[in-house]
Amino acid sequence: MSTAPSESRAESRPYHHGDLSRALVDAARKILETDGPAALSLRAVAREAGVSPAAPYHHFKDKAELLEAVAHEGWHELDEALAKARASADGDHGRMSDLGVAYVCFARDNPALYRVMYDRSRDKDALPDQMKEGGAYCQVRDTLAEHADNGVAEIDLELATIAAWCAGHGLAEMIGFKQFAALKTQLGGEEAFLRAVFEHLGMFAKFARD
Amino acid sequence: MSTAPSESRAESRPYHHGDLSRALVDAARKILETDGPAALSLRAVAREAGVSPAAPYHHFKDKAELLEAVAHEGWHELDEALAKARASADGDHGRMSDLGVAYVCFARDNPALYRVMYDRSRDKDALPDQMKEGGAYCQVRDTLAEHADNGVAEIDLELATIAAWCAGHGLAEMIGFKQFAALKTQLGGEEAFLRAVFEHLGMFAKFARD
DNA sequence: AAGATTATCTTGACGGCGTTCAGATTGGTG
DNA sequence: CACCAATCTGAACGCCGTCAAGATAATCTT
Repeated sequence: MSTAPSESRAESRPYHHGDLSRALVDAARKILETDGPAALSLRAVAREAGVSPAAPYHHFKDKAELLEAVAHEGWHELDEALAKARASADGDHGRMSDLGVAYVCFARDNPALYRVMYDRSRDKDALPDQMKEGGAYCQVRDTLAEHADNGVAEIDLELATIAAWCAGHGLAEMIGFKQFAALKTQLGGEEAFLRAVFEHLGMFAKFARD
Repeated sequence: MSTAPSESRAESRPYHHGDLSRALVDAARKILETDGPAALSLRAVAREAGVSPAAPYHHFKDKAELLEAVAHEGWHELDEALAKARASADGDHGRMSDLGVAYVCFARDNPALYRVMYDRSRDKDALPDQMKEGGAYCQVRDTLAEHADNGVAEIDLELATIAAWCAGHGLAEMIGFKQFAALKTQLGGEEAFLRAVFEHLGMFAKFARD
Protein backbone atom coordinates (compact mmCIF):
# COMPACT_ATOMS: atom_id res chain seq x y z
CA MET A 1 0.00 0.00 0.00
CA SER A 2 2.08 2.80 1.31
CA THR A 3 5.27 1.51 -0.26
CA ALA A 4 5.28 1.39 -4.02
CA PRO A 5 7.34 -1.63 -4.99
CA SER A 6 7.34 -0.79 -8.69
CA GLU A 7 10.10 1.78 -8.54
CA SER A 8 12.08 1.54 -11.77
CA ARG A 9 15.31 0.33 -10.19
CA ALA A 10 18.06 -0.02 -12.75
CA GLU A 11 17.68 -3.37 -14.44
CA SER A 12 17.90 -6.57 -12.42
CA ARG A 13 15.97 -5.87 -9.22
CA PRO A 14 16.00 -9.57 -8.37
CA TYR A 15 14.01 -9.68 -5.16
CA HIS A 16 12.57 -7.62 -2.38
CA HIS A 17 15.04 -4.84 -2.21
CA GLY A 18 16.41 -4.69 -5.71
CA ASP A 19 20.04 -5.68 -5.82
CA LEU A 20 20.84 -5.37 -2.18
CA SER A 21 24.43 -6.54 -2.65
CA ARG A 22 25.03 -3.50 -4.83
CA ALA A 23 23.35 -1.22 -2.32
CA LEU A 24 25.42 -2.66 0.52
CA VAL A 25 28.69 -2.07 -1.27
CA ASP A 26 27.60 1.47 -2.08
CA ALA A 27 26.57 2.06 1.51
CA ALA A 28 29.90 0.72 2.73
CA ARG A 29 31.80 3.06 0.44
CA LYS A 30 29.69 6.01 1.51
CA ILE A 31 30.43 5.29 5.15
CA LEU A 32 34.10 4.88 4.35
CA GLU A 33 34.26 8.25 2.65
CA THR A 34 32.16 10.02 5.24
CA ASP A 35 33.25 8.59 8.56
CA GLY A 36 36.38 6.58 7.84
CA PRO A 37 37.28 2.92 8.26
CA ALA A 38 36.70 2.86 12.02
CA ALA A 39 32.99 3.56 11.52
CA LEU A 40 32.56 0.80 8.97
CA SER A 41 30.50 -1.75 10.87
CA LEU A 42 28.26 -4.25 9.21
CA ARG A 43 25.33 -2.93 11.20
CA ALA A 44 26.05 0.61 10.07
CA VAL A 45 26.14 -0.55 6.47
CA ALA A 46 22.80 -2.28 6.86
CA ARG A 47 21.39 0.83 8.53
CA GLU A 48 22.64 2.99 5.69
CA ALA A 49 21.05 0.65 3.17
CA GLY A 50 17.81 0.62 5.12
CA VAL A 51 17.71 -3.05 5.99
CA SER A 52 17.96 -5.09 9.15
CA PRO A 53 21.35 -6.03 10.62
CA ALA A 54 20.95 -9.61 9.48
CA ALA A 55 20.02 -8.88 5.88
CA PRO A 56 23.58 -8.68 4.55
CA TYR A 57 24.14 -12.30 5.49
CA HIS A 58 22.03 -13.42 2.56
CA HIS A 59 24.47 -11.78 0.15
CA PHE A 60 27.81 -12.01 1.93
CA LYS A 61 29.07 -14.82 4.10
CA ASP A 62 30.39 -12.35 6.65
CA LYS A 63 31.77 -8.87 7.04
CA ALA A 64 35.08 -9.83 5.47
CA GLU A 65 33.34 -10.90 2.27
CA LEU A 66 31.58 -7.55 1.97
CA LEU A 67 34.87 -5.74 2.47
CA GLU A 68 36.34 -7.99 -0.17
CA ALA A 69 33.75 -6.75 -2.63
CA VAL A 70 34.52 -3.16 -1.68
CA ALA A 71 38.23 -3.78 -2.10
CA HIS A 72 37.63 -5.42 -5.47
CA GLU A 73 35.92 -2.29 -6.69
CA GLY A 74 38.77 -0.24 -5.36
CA TRP A 75 41.38 -2.23 -7.24
CA HIS A 76 39.35 -1.91 -10.40
CA GLU A 77 39.21 1.84 -10.06
CA LEU A 78 42.92 1.98 -9.35
CA ASP A 79 43.48 0.05 -12.56
CA GLU A 80 41.48 2.64 -14.44
CA ALA A 81 43.35 5.52 -12.83
CA LEU A 82 46.68 4.01 -13.82
CA ALA A 83 45.48 3.31 -17.35
CA LYS A 84 44.40 6.89 -17.70
CA ALA A 85 47.71 8.16 -16.40
CA ARG A 86 49.53 5.90 -18.82
CA ALA A 87 47.44 7.05 -21.75
CA SER A 88 47.76 10.75 -21.06
CA ALA A 89 51.40 10.81 -20.02
CA ASP A 90 52.95 14.16 -20.75
CA GLY A 91 56.25 12.64 -21.80
CA ASP A 92 57.16 10.85 -25.00
CA HIS A 93 55.97 7.32 -24.38
CA GLY A 94 54.48 7.29 -20.90
CA ARG A 95 56.71 8.45 -18.12
CA MET A 96 57.23 6.02 -15.32
CA SER A 97 56.82 8.69 -12.69
CA ASP A 98 53.34 9.53 -13.96
CA LEU A 99 52.27 6.06 -13.02
CA GLY A 100 53.76 6.42 -9.58
CA VAL A 101 52.15 9.79 -9.04
CA ALA A 102 48.78 8.46 -10.17
CA TYR A 103 49.09 5.53 -7.80
CA VAL A 104 49.92 7.63 -4.77
CA CYS A 105 47.31 10.24 -5.62
CA PHE A 106 44.66 7.54 -5.79
CA ALA A 107 45.62 6.46 -2.29
CA ARG A 108 45.65 10.08 -1.11
CA ASP A 109 42.21 10.80 -2.56
CA ASN A 110 40.66 7.56 -1.31
CA PRO A 111 42.53 6.89 1.91
CA ALA A 112 39.87 4.79 3.59
CA LEU A 113 39.22 2.74 0.48
CA TYR A 114 42.93 2.21 -0.07
CA ARG A 115 43.28 1.01 3.49
CA VAL A 116 40.48 -1.52 3.07
CA MET A 117 42.06 -2.70 -0.16
CA TYR A 118 45.40 -3.38 1.44
CA ASP A 119 44.05 -4.77 4.68
CA ARG A 120 42.20 -7.38 2.68
CA SER A 121 45.35 -8.20 0.75
CA ARG A 122 47.36 -8.64 3.93
CA ASP A 123 44.77 -10.89 5.46
CA LYS A 124 45.11 -13.12 2.44
CA ASP A 125 48.88 -12.79 2.26
CA ALA A 126 48.45 -12.16 -1.43
CA LEU A 127 48.17 -9.45 -3.99
CA PRO A 128 44.68 -9.08 -5.43
CA ASP A 129 43.79 -11.49 -8.17
CA GLN A 130 43.35 -8.81 -10.76
CA MET A 131 47.05 -8.23 -10.89
CA LYS A 132 47.51 -11.40 -12.83
CA GLU A 133 45.43 -10.31 -15.78
CA GLY A 134 45.63 -6.75 -17.02
CA GLY A 135 45.57 -4.97 -13.72
CA ALA A 136 47.69 -2.34 -12.11
CA TYR A 137 50.64 -4.61 -11.49
CA CYS A 138 50.87 -5.54 -15.15
CA GLN A 139 50.55 -1.94 -16.19
CA VAL A 140 53.60 -1.07 -14.14
CA ARG A 141 55.52 -3.98 -15.60
CA ASP A 142 54.51 -3.13 -19.15
CA THR A 143 55.49 0.49 -18.72
CA LEU A 144 58.84 -0.58 -17.35
CA ALA A 145 59.29 -2.88 -20.32
CA GLU A 146 58.51 -0.07 -22.72
CA HIS A 147 61.31 2.04 -21.33
CA ALA A 148 63.84 -0.75 -21.35
CA ASP A 149 63.07 -1.62 -24.93
CA ASN A 150 66.44 -3.12 -25.71
CA GLY A 151 65.75 -6.41 -24.02
CA VAL A 152 65.53 -6.95 -20.29
CA ALA A 153 65.67 -10.27 -18.55
CA GLU A 154 62.29 -11.50 -17.44
CA ILE A 155 63.43 -11.71 -13.84
CA ASP A 156 64.79 -8.18 -13.85
CA LEU A 157 61.48 -6.90 -15.11
CA GLU A 158 59.64 -8.78 -12.39
CA LEU A 159 61.97 -7.54 -9.67
CA ALA A 160 61.79 -3.97 -10.91
CA THR A 161 58.01 -4.15 -10.92
CA ILE A 162 57.98 -5.42 -7.37
CA ALA A 163 60.43 -2.71 -6.38
CA ALA A 164 58.30 -0.03 -8.00
CA TRP A 165 55.17 -1.40 -6.38
CA CYS A 166 56.76 -1.43 -2.93
CA ALA A 167 57.99 2.11 -3.33
CA GLY A 168 54.59 3.26 -4.51
CA HIS A 169 52.76 1.53 -1.70
CA GLY A 170 55.19 2.78 0.92
CA LEU A 171 54.89 6.32 -0.29
CA ALA A 172 51.12 6.01 -0.56
CA GLU A 173 50.93 5.15 3.12
CA MET A 174 53.17 7.98 4.20
CA ILE A 175 52.20 10.79 1.85
CA GLY A 176 49.96 12.31 4.48
CA PHE A 177 52.52 12.32 7.29
CA LYS A 178 52.96 15.71 8.85
CA GLN A 179 56.74 15.52 8.85
CA PHE A 180 56.78 15.91 5.08
CA ALA A 181 54.73 19.09 4.97
CA ALA A 182 57.71 21.44 4.97
CA LEU A 183 59.51 19.45 2.31
CA LYS A 184 56.43 19.48 0.11
CA THR A 185 56.08 23.24 0.09
CA GLN A 186 59.82 23.60 -0.33
CA LEU A 187 59.66 21.51 -3.48
CA GLY A 188 56.62 23.30 -4.82
CA GLY A 189 53.72 21.02 -4.07
CA GLU A 190 52.82 17.47 -3.39
CA GLU A 191 53.31 16.15 -6.89
CA ALA A 192 56.81 17.59 -7.09
CA PHE A 193 57.57 15.96 -3.77
CA LEU A 194 56.35 12.63 -5.07
CA ARG A 195 58.46 12.79 -8.19
CA ALA A 196 61.48 13.83 -6.17
CA VAL A 197 61.14 10.86 -3.83
CA PHE A 198 60.74 8.47 -6.75
CA GLU A 199 63.82 9.84 -8.40
CA HIS A 200 65.86 9.52 -5.22
CA LEU A 201 65.11 5.83 -5.00
CA GLY A 202 68.09 5.40 -7.25
CA MET A 203 70.40 6.75 -4.57
CA PHE A 204 69.31 4.07 -2.16
CA ALA A 205 69.46 1.40 -4.84
CA LYS A 206 72.98 2.41 -5.84
CA PHE A 207 74.25 2.15 -2.29
CA ALA A 208 72.35 -1.07 -1.75
CA ARG A 209 74.32 -2.45 -4.68
CA ASP A 210 77.54 -1.29 -2.99
CA MET B 1 46.13 -13.59 54.09
CA SER B 2 46.19 -16.16 51.40
CA THR B 3 47.98 -13.83 49.02
CA ALA B 4 51.49 -12.91 50.03
CA PRO B 5 52.02 -9.29 48.97
CA SER B 6 55.71 -9.22 49.80
CA GLU B 7 56.86 -10.92 46.62
CA SER B 8 60.18 -9.37 45.63
CA ARG B 9 59.00 -7.83 42.38
CA ALA B 10 61.80 -6.13 40.52
CA GLU B 11 62.16 -2.65 41.93
CA SER B 12 59.21 -0.27 41.84
CA ARG B 13 56.15 -2.38 42.69
CA PRO B 14 54.15 0.78 43.39
CA TYR B 15 50.75 -0.56 44.35
CA HIS B 16 48.50 -3.56 44.46
CA HIS B 17 49.60 -5.40 41.39
CA GLY B 18 53.16 -4.30 40.98
CA ASP B 19 53.64 -2.29 37.83
CA LEU B 20 50.46 -3.22 36.05
CA SER B 21 51.21 -0.96 33.08
CA ARG B 22 54.26 -3.09 32.36
CA ALA B 23 52.28 -6.29 32.77
CA LEU B 24 49.57 -5.00 30.44
CA VAL B 25 52.03 -4.17 27.69
CA ASP B 26 53.63 -7.57 28.08
CA ALA B 27 50.24 -9.27 28.00
CA ALA B 28 49.32 -7.34 24.87
CA ARG B 29 52.52 -8.40 23.14
CA LYS B 30 52.00 -12.00 24.15
CA ILE B 31 48.50 -11.98 22.68
CA LEU B 32 49.82 -10.31 19.54
CA GLU B 33 52.41 -13.00 19.03
CA THR B 34 50.13 -15.86 19.92
CA ASP B 35 46.80 -14.98 18.37
CA GLY B 36 47.46 -12.03 16.10
CA PRO B 37 46.17 -8.47 15.99
CA ALA B 38 42.52 -9.45 15.58
CA ALA B 39 42.49 -11.08 19.02
CA LEU B 40 44.00 -8.05 20.73
CA SER B 41 41.09 -6.73 22.78
CA LEU B 42 41.50 -4.71 25.91
CA ARG B 43 39.48 -7.26 27.82
CA ALA B 44 41.71 -10.07 26.61
CA VAL B 45 44.76 -8.12 27.72
CA ALA B 46 43.27 -7.61 31.16
CA ARG B 47 42.35 -11.28 31.32
CA GLU B 48 45.88 -12.27 30.38
CA ALA B 49 47.28 -9.98 33.06
CA GLY B 50 44.84 -11.38 35.61
CA VAL B 51 42.93 -8.20 36.35
CA SER B 52 39.41 -6.97 35.78
CA PRO B 53 38.38 -5.44 32.44
CA ALA B 54 38.31 -1.96 33.91
CA ALA B 55 41.72 -2.07 35.57
CA PRO B 56 43.68 -0.89 32.52
CA TYR B 57 41.84 2.41 32.58
CA HIS B 58 43.86 3.50 35.58
CA HIS B 59 47.04 3.25 33.53
CA PHE B 60 45.95 4.04 30.00
CA LYS B 61 43.34 6.53 28.91
CA ASP B 62 41.88 4.04 26.45
CA LYS B 63 42.81 1.12 24.24
CA ALA B 64 44.62 3.36 21.78
CA GLU B 65 46.97 4.56 24.47
CA LEU B 66 47.91 1.02 25.41
CA LEU B 67 48.59 0.20 21.78
CA GLU B 68 50.68 3.33 21.61
CA ALA B 69 52.85 1.98 24.39
CA VAL B 70 53.17 -1.34 22.59
CA ALA B 71 54.08 0.43 19.36
CA HIS B 72 56.63 2.56 21.18
CA GLU B 73 58.38 -0.55 22.38
CA GLY B 74 58.29 -1.94 18.89
CA TRP B 75 59.95 1.11 17.39
CA HIS B 76 62.61 0.96 20.04
CA GLU B 77 63.38 -2.65 19.21
CA LEU B 78 63.46 -1.85 15.53
CA ASP B 79 66.00 0.86 16.29
CA GLU B 80 68.15 -1.69 18.05
CA ALA B 81 67.84 -4.20 15.22
CA LEU B 82 68.96 -1.59 12.71
CA ALA B 83 71.81 -0.46 14.91
CA LYS B 84 73.00 -4.04 15.20
CA ALA B 85 72.78 -4.53 11.46
CA ARG B 86 74.72 -1.35 10.92
CA ALA B 87 77.42 -2.35 13.37
CA SER B 88 77.93 -5.84 12.03
CA ALA B 89 77.66 -5.08 8.33
CA ASP B 90 79.60 -7.57 6.28
CA GLY B 91 80.77 -4.92 3.81
CA ASP B 92 83.41 -2.28 4.20
CA HIS B 93 81.57 0.48 6.02
CA GLY B 94 78.01 -0.69 6.51
CA ARG B 95 76.20 -1.76 3.39
CA MET B 96 72.96 0.00 2.75
CA SER B 97 71.19 -3.20 1.83
CA ASP B 98 71.98 -4.73 5.21
CA LEU B 99 69.87 -2.03 6.78
CA GLY B 100 67.03 -2.72 4.39
CA VAL B 101 67.20 -6.44 4.98
CA ALA B 102 67.25 -5.94 8.74
CA TYR B 103 64.20 -3.67 8.51
CA VAL B 104 62.16 -6.08 6.45
CA CYS B 105 63.22 -9.07 8.51
CA PHE B 106 62.08 -7.32 11.67
CA ALA B 107 58.67 -6.84 10.10
CA ARG B 108 58.62 -10.43 8.92
CA ASP B 109 59.55 -11.80 12.35
CA ASN B 110 57.13 -9.54 14.24
CA PRO B 111 54.26 -9.12 11.80
CA ALA B 112 51.57 -8.34 14.34
CA LEU B 113 53.76 -5.92 16.24
CA TYR B 114 54.82 -4.21 13.04
CA ARG B 115 51.20 -3.80 12.06
CA VAL B 116 50.32 -2.20 15.37
CA MET B 117 53.30 0.11 15.01
CA TYR B 118 52.23 1.36 11.63
CA ASP B 119 48.53 1.50 12.36
CA ARG B 120 49.29 3.85 15.24
CA SER B 121 51.45 5.97 12.98
CA ARG B 122 48.75 6.24 10.38
CA ASP B 123 46.14 7.20 12.92
CA LYS B 124 48.38 10.08 13.92
CA ASP B 125 49.36 10.94 10.34
CA ALA B 126 52.91 11.08 11.55
CA LEU B 127 56.07 9.07 11.86
CA PRO B 128 56.88 8.00 15.40
CA ASP B 129 58.55 10.62 17.52
CA GLN B 130 61.71 8.61 17.96
CA MET B 131 62.67 9.21 14.39
CA LYS B 132 63.61 12.74 15.19
CA GLU B 133 66.32 11.80 17.65
CA GLY B 134 68.58 8.86 17.02
CA GLY B 135 66.01 6.38 15.81
CA ALA B 136 65.67 4.20 12.79
CA TYR B 137 64.99 7.03 10.38
CA CYS B 138 68.20 8.81 11.34
CA GLN B 139 70.16 5.61 11.08
CA VAL B 140 69.07 5.24 7.49
CA ARG B 141 69.95 8.83 6.75
CA ASP B 142 73.33 8.58 8.41
CA THR B 143 74.19 5.42 6.56
CA LEU B 144 73.22 7.07 3.31
CA ALA B 145 75.40 10.03 4.21
CA GLU B 146 78.35 7.74 4.93
CA HIS B 147 78.18 6.30 1.45
CA ALA B 148 77.86 9.64 -0.26
CA ASP B 149 80.78 11.08 1.66
CA ASN B 150 81.73 13.64 -0.93
CA GLY B 151 79.06 16.10 0.03
CA VAL B 152 75.38 15.64 -0.67
CA ALA B 153 72.78 18.35 -0.53
CA GLU B 154 70.73 18.24 2.64
CA ILE B 155 67.53 17.93 0.67
CA ASP B 156 68.82 15.05 -1.42
CA LEU B 157 69.75 13.19 1.71
CA GLU B 158 66.31 13.77 3.14
CA LEU B 159 64.57 12.67 -0.02
CA ALA B 160 66.75 9.59 -0.37
CA THR B 161 65.99 8.66 3.22
CA ILE B 162 62.28 8.99 2.61
CA ALA B 163 62.61 6.97 -0.56
CA ALA B 164 64.52 4.23 1.23
CA TRP B 165 62.00 4.21 4.05
CA CYS B 166 59.07 3.90 1.67
CA ALA B 167 60.71 1.07 -0.20
CA GLY B 168 61.50 -0.72 3.03
CA HIS B 169 58.02 -0.31 4.40
CA GLY B 170 56.39 -1.35 1.16
CA LEU B 171 58.51 -4.45 0.93
CA ALA B 172 57.95 -5.20 4.61
CA GLU B 173 54.22 -5.31 4.03
CA MET B 174 54.47 -7.54 0.99
CA ILE B 175 57.31 -9.87 1.86
CA GLY B 176 54.85 -12.55 2.91
CA PHE B 177 52.73 -12.46 -0.22
CA LYS B 178 52.36 -15.83 -1.85
CA GLN B 179 53.02 -14.53 -5.34
CA PHE B 180 56.66 -14.01 -4.48
CA ALA B 181 57.30 -17.54 -3.27
CA ALA B 182 58.56 -18.83 -6.62
CA LEU B 183 60.81 -15.84 -7.13
CA LYS B 184 62.29 -16.28 -3.68
CA THR B 185 63.34 -19.87 -4.23
CA GLN B 186 64.56 -19.01 -7.71
CA LEU B 187 66.87 -16.38 -6.23
CA GLY B 188 68.06 -18.64 -3.45
CA GLY B 189 66.16 -17.54 -0.40
CA GLU B 190 64.29 -14.68 1.09
CA GLU B 191 67.28 -12.51 1.85
CA ALA B 192 68.56 -12.74 -1.70
CA PHE B 193 65.11 -11.79 -2.91
CA LEU B 194 65.11 -8.75 -0.65
CA ARG B 195 68.49 -7.55 -1.85
CA ALA B 196 67.48 -8.10 -5.44
CA VAL B 197 64.35 -6.00 -5.05
CA PHE B 198 66.29 -3.22 -3.37
CA GLU B 199 68.83 -3.20 -6.14
CA HIS B 200 66.16 -3.04 -8.81
CA LEU B 201 64.71 0.10 -7.31
CA GLY B 202 67.27 1.91 -9.40
CA MET B 203 65.61 0.70 -12.58
CA PHE B 204 62.35 2.30 -11.57
CA ALA B 205 64.09 5.45 -10.39
CA LYS B 206 66.00 5.78 -13.65
CA PHE B 207 62.83 5.58 -15.71
CA ALA B 208 61.04 7.90 -13.35
CA ARG B 209 63.73 10.42 -14.08
CA ASP B 210 63.17 9.92 -17.82
C1' DA C 1 50.52 5.49 65.54
C1' DA C 2 46.26 6.97 63.59
C1' DG C 3 43.49 9.18 60.54
C1' DA C 4 43.04 11.33 56.02
C1' DT C 5 44.17 11.07 51.33
C1' DT C 6 45.07 9.22 47.13
C1' DA C 7 45.89 5.66 43.89
C1' DT C 8 44.42 1.19 42.52
C1' DC C 9 41.32 -2.42 41.45
C1' DT C 10 36.44 -4.79 41.21
C1' DT C 11 31.66 -5.02 40.22
C1' DG C 12 28.06 -4.00 37.42
C1' DA C 13 26.10 -1.71 33.84
C1' DC C 14 25.35 0.56 29.05
C1' DG C 15 25.30 0.58 24.14
C1' DG C 16 27.38 -1.28 19.97
C1' DC C 17 29.36 -4.97 17.53
C1' DG C 18 29.37 -9.65 14.51
C1' DT C 19 26.74 -13.49 14.00
C1' DT C 20 23.00 -16.99 14.24
C1' DC C 21 18.32 -18.81 14.04
C1' DA C 22 13.36 -19.18 13.78
C1' DG C 23 9.79 -17.27 11.45
C1' DA C 24 7.47 -13.95 8.28
C1' DT C 25 7.30 -12.24 3.56
C1' DT C 26 7.74 -12.30 -1.28
C1' DG C 27 9.09 -13.47 -6.26
C1' DG C 28 9.32 -17.19 -9.45
C1' DT C 29 7.78 -21.88 -11.09
C1' DG C 30 4.80 -25.67 -12.27
C1' DC D 1 -3.22 -21.18 -7.66
C1' DA D 2 -0.13 -23.79 -4.86
C1' DC D 3 4.38 -24.58 -3.87
C1' DC D 4 9.25 -23.46 -3.23
C1' DA D 5 13.18 -21.15 -2.64
C1' DA D 6 15.14 -16.82 -2.00
C1' DT D 7 14.94 -12.81 0.87
C1' DC D 8 14.25 -10.12 4.89
C1' DT D 9 12.91 -9.24 10.01
C1' DG D 10 13.20 -9.75 15.12
C1' DA D 11 15.17 -11.47 18.87
C1' DA D 12 18.91 -13.38 20.99
C1' DC D 13 23.97 -14.67 22.26
C1' DG D 14 28.51 -13.48 23.58
C1' DC D 15 32.03 -10.24 22.97
C1' DC D 16 33.70 -5.60 22.85
C1' DG D 17 35.15 -0.57 24.78
C1' DT D 18 34.02 2.36 28.30
C1' DC D 19 32.21 4.44 32.49
C1' DA D 20 30.47 5.20 37.34
C1' DA D 21 30.31 3.68 42.11
C1' DG D 22 32.23 1.39 45.63
C1' DA D 23 35.81 -1.46 47.93
C1' DT D 24 40.69 -1.93 49.03
C1' DA D 25 45.30 -0.80 49.97
C1' DA D 26 49.41 2.16 49.88
C1' DT D 27 51.09 6.79 50.98
C1' DC D 28 50.98 11.19 53.37
C1' DT D 29 50.09 14.14 57.24
C1' DT D 30 50.14 15.09 61.90
